[in-house]
Amino acid sequence: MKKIGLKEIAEHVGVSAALVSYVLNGQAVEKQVNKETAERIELAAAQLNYRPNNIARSLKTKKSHTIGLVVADINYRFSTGITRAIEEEAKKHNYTVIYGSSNERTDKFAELINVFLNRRVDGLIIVPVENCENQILLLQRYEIPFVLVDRNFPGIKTNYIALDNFKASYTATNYLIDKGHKNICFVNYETTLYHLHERNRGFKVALKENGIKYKPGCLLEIPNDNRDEIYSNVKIAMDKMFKSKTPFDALFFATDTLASNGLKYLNELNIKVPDVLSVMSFDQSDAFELFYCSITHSRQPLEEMGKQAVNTLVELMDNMKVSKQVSLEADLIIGQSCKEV
Amino acid sequence: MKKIGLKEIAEHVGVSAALVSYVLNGQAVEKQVNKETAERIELAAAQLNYRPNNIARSLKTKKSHTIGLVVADINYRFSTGITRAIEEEAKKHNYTVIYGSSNERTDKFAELINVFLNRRVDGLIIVPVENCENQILLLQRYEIPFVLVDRNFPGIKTNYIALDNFKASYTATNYLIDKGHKNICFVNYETTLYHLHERNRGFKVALKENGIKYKPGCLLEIPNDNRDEIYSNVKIAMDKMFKSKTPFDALFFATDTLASNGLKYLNELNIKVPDVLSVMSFDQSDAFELFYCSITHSRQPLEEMGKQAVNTLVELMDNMKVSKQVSLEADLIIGQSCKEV
DNA sequence: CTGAAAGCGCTAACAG
DNA sequence: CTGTTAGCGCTTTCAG
Repeated sequence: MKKIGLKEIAEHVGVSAALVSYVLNGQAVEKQVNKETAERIELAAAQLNYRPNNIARSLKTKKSHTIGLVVADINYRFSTGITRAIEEEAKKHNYTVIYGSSNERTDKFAELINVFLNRRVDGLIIVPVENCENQILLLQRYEIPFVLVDRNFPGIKTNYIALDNFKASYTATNYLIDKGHKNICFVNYETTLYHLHERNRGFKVALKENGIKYKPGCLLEIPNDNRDEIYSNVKIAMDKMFKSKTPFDALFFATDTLASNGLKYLNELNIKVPDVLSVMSFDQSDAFELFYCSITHSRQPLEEMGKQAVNTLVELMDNMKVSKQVSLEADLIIGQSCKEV
Repeated sequence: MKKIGLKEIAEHVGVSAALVSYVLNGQAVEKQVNKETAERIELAAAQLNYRPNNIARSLKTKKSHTIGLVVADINYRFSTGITRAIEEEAKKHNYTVIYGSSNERTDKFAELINVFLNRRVDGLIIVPVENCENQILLLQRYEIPFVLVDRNFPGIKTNYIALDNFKASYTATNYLIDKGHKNICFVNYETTLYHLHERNRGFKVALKENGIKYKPGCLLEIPNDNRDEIYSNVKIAMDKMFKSKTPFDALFFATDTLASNGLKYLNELNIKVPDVLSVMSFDQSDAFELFYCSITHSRQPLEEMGKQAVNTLVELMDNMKVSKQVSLEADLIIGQSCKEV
């Protein structure tokens, strides 16, 4: 099976490669190609099973029509959701996405970006990890089009599509307070990531505005150095909470992963939700599906995020002058995990 | 920021582009490049921030060092698992993977493969969907290196890495029978996919060998045309089961998605596992995590599958003569969802 | 040890 | 309306 290129089909039809290129790129009318020759070219291409060589085309046009997507961890539900949304939207714009997971590690993150740039992606959509500010600055220096998703750095001016984490957390906390909870324990990672700090802040401000004093023990910070130790770290933290003087009556988890680990432990301890403890989560984990009660949570609009990320990037790739910082609203999905007290 | 190519660094150092190419590709010794010039080249490349253009390289070498991965549905735990494994192994071989999800649809499947081929992937790793036999045959005709994963077609001789589905199902069924179950209901999709039929067969043979007669009602086939209707379809099927004369005491789900939908319904009906009904599953869903009892299931060796798929493909890409049909063994993971009767 | 030169397959002026 | 031409950035003979 010999391979068919523009040249082969040109010979076959008895025209030049240029004509074939025009026709096969839909510029037949624009370039005023004879209707009949155009048809013969189309036909020959179909018959000979012509397959355009996008690599050659990319080399020439300096556009790979590929966007690189760096997510934090393929195992997050967030990642699969956003990936799906991005892929779908990218396809509409005729972009292929190549994708990689940093596993929340700075070194892997840098490596991925490097691979993508060598492959000459036209742009990047990035869920940044901790301590990757330098990488981001580098991208700016090289004038690589990129947009951050989900997370951003307040100290660096970039395009990003994120959630209004402060507000989402604030709203969710208020919901708990409205239910009568006065002793809410917020469970977050120990992290430097801004979006997670914003969730802390939303929590604290809501308490304050309701005249509830913030007790030190009511913010649990779970170490996150090792993905395999989350469960045991959550256990340790929750044990501490149970032993504290404060009689906590609600748990608010800052991520779905934390929530699912926390709920697992509650199951183990046979502590009933919401009878003994109300539970609130950020985002939904697949694991909630089979929990005995539906979990009230703050839902991120993944599809919207993905869509806007792609659209922003596409604009950027045409014209480096776009500047877009988007904070989307979360939806509070009411389940049965918070009781009235 | 002007871009740096081989030529630029060649000029900078005062040598030819060829030399630079040799050095930067690690052929410095092989091509007997002067040690000192080599160093100057390396240095210049670093200083000027040289970034190889893989597109140009690919055009020349006719190797994209990319493999295309087609999974069935990004939302399956199987998909993320296998993707991760494949990525990891591919990186060891210096391949990038570009990836797409067919969403179990034949048209999307064909389209994905087409995109990948136009991008000149060096090979494909494919989880085929129903009725895609023609696509597969086409790949063979074009002599595109590919390996099937998870699923294969008995009528087409291809390379594949799959599970010994018959045996896994047979073993799991025997486990239930050993526990004293005589009225087991097997829940599978209504499908033409061979690997799922093998699971049916394993179930039936196990029954037969144990002298349990196969009653028609004990195989539930769930329509799978619409991913959004699975839950209601599972409900309908299970209702039928509850109404049948046979007093079923065990449910064996052929996939984790079916199992998690089934368990959800059991929750809704407040039917206790394993007290009222024992439950067995194929593979584990994230949703099992928060179910009140751990689910006994047949576990596929995803990492191994991914690894072997990549390795087989790599061999294939060097030498079209490889022929490998692998059936891996599942592990039966014992939980608390099956009681002794 | 090093350089010149010929493309890979396609696009896009430009010239007829 | 159509063909010629000059590369895109890199690899790789083949000569020196």
